Amino acid sequence: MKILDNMEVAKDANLQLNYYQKEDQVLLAVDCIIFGFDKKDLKILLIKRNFEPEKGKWSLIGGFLKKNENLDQAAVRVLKTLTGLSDIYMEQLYTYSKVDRDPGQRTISVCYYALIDVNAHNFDGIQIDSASWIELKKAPELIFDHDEMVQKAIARLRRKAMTNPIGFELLPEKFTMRQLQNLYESILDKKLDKRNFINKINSLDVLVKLDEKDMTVSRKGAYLYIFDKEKYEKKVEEHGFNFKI
Amino acid sequence: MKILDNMEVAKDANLQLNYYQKEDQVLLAVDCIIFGFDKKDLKILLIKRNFEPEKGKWSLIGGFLKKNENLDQAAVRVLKTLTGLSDIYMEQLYTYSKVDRDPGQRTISVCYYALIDVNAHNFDGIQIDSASWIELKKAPELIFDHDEMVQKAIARLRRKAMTNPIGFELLPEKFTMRQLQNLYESILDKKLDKRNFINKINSLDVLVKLDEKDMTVSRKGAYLYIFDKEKYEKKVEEHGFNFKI
DNA sequence: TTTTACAAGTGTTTTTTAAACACCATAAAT
DNA sequence: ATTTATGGTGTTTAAAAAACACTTGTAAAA
Repeated sequence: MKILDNMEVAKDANLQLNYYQKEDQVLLAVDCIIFGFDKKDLKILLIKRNFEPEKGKWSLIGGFLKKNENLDQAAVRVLKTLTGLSDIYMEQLYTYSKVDRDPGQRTISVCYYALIDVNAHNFDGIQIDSASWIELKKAPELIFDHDEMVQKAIARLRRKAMTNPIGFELLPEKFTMRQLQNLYESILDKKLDKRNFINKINSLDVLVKLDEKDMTVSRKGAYLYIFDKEKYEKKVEEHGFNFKI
Repeated sequence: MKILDNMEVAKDANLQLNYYQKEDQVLLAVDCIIFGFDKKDLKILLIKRNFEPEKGKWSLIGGFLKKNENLDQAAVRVLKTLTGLSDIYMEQLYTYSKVDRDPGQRTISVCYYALIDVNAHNFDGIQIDSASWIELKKAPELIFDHDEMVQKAIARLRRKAMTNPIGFELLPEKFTMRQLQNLYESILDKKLDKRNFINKINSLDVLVKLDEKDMTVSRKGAYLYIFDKEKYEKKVEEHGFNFKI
């Protein structure tokens, strides 16, 4: 790391070992937006704070970075602590640093978002009883700058889902075309044409249609599909394929 | 901020004021990729370290976050210290946190990138004499994880320039169509068709063609254009216009 | 058993956007 | 007057996106 203010100090290599010590240290938090998709609705997992300040208000889950881990690891740890889940899609979003964003102490927060199939997991492992899945559109006001974080996460999810096959992370392994379309309609917050959607998905040629139907959804039943990840990755590697909806 | 590991502690509001103190603090660096465009080449501003460790090696510019500023302000300060320039387009890119990324001390780096019109400014203000503009394609190996940062910045610039009018930040106020095309060819690293490019740009309808020519570039001279920022913003606001090349 | 209700499934046409493509204009230098 | 170097300009074709409506299968109700 280069320290402009300390150029003259830096020139003396003897001072190298302790020349970082003049600099301010800060607390580094990791906050996490957890997206879930339940039937027709995009939801986020929120907790109601049971401690001051802002006790009783809704917030994202979070934790602090520890000395012996990197941020990705911290985000995974935070998520596991809350939900008991591992192997979840997570991605770093943005770092928030307003001086007074946390009234408790100067804290910088690195924000992550995660995509979870709500129904595939039982959440017995949830260690915070005040955690709830809340419809994105009905979400309450959140503490600090967490609303801003959620807005950015939605924008990122929207862009990313259009150009990468991350939507499947929110669905069960087997899903119907209608579920997939509902998911995209929720993410994009607009209606899509059924036939155009199916044509588009089929043209991507990365789903496998099963001989199995989901009979819970209609009298006729709807065919189930799975995302063929290996086929997708092979297409990307061999032909520079671009997933684009 | 919510501290999962400390839920039981947190329930006691009396401990609130010092309950952050159990957490590790870290140094937060700000590193900056400065893009410039010079005639036909995309360049980045690099410095040769004149102090240990990694003395003599090339690196991005950077500094440390101070207690009384947020990250955007720190990035602006770092840039101004190096170049003397203000009012520069800057955007946060990503936060790097590998445990051993800086051998000096555990340091997390929040990375920014900046877009500068190389020729519009004289760099007398440069306070580091070892700073140089280096062609992106000829850039040397950089210290720590700086190469990774540059790669991510290029990817971001590529995406962003295709969907937002940020390219103009790299050009003089008045520019020729060919300059604009050269810029996009540099950013995308591929040749574009001259006529298709002009048709596309004109269809966006956000440039103003001046009655003035740049005579330095050819016998015939090339018309100069300016980006009409107000028109652009009005179109975005009133018609949900999307800049897209 | 027939009817009804409900969501699933399925192709074609039209419109828009992207891509391919080649020649003339200008002015300075010789 | 000729050469030279770069600027400037439209049309045609191909591909992608958007608009659009009816039939099918099944279970429950009549």
